[in-house]
Amino acid sequence: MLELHRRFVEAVEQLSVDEAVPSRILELMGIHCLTRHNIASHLQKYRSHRKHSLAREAEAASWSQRRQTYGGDGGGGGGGGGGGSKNIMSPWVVASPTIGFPPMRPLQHFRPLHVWGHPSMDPSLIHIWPKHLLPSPSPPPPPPPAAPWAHPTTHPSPPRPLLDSSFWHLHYQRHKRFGTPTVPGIPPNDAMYRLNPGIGVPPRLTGPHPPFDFHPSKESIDAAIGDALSKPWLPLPLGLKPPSLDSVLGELQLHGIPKIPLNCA
DNA sequence: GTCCTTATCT
DNA sequence: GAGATAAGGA
Repeated sequence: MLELHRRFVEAVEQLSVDEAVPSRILELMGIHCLTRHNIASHLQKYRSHRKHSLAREAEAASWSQRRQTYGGDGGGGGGGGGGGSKNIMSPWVVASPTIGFPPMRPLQHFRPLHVWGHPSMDPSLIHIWPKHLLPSPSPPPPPPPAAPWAHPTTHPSPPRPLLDSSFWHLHYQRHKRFGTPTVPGIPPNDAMYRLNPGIGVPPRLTGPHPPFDFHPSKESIDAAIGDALSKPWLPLPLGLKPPSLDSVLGELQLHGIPKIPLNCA
């Protein structure tokens, strides 16, 4: 069924999302056991997902812009070492930590309609895909990289499986002590993930607030962003709570790795 | 009558 | 949340 969804997405992308209609999709998919109604229904859900996904990206971009307009002092004081020294700062600066909101650059990587940069669509992207997400049978998943802003001066944690909950838990415990800043208008525990650019979304550097380093140096921000854009990122929770497996899968699903079953009757 | 989209139901 | 179905419009 995952294969069916992949073919569905390929067909939609081929037609362009706006011109994709059930009959044409069905034609391109070449699956005879599906009806036009099946496709129409799936298309409806697909568009709905996409709409929500785009809305979220827009919101992230808007936050980034707002930060640049009102909060962009660029620096702050303290080194990125996660030192935890909480300076007295204006409420706005505290509420919108610089490091959570990169410059507009990541949006250049936003390719919402490209079928998620999947190697099956674009073999040139194969190198940035995690091996376990490649279409062909593959070795076990690589370890998730550490967040550069979490440990700007240190190096990635020991290899852990992507969906190993103990990894998330460790991550959570390690950064818990930094407290729970709040941002007006954004749910406090809105988990943030950094997604693989190969999945077709910008690296998710945006979000409410990293829990661990509120005042990184400009250099550490640039380094973090550069790092993020150059690596095959796996979903990485930066929220205060480790996400459930379901929420990670849900996030992946939003970006083209479906949980949506598409079955032949 | 056919096809698509949207809303609603299961 | 996802698939099926009904309703309305082009």
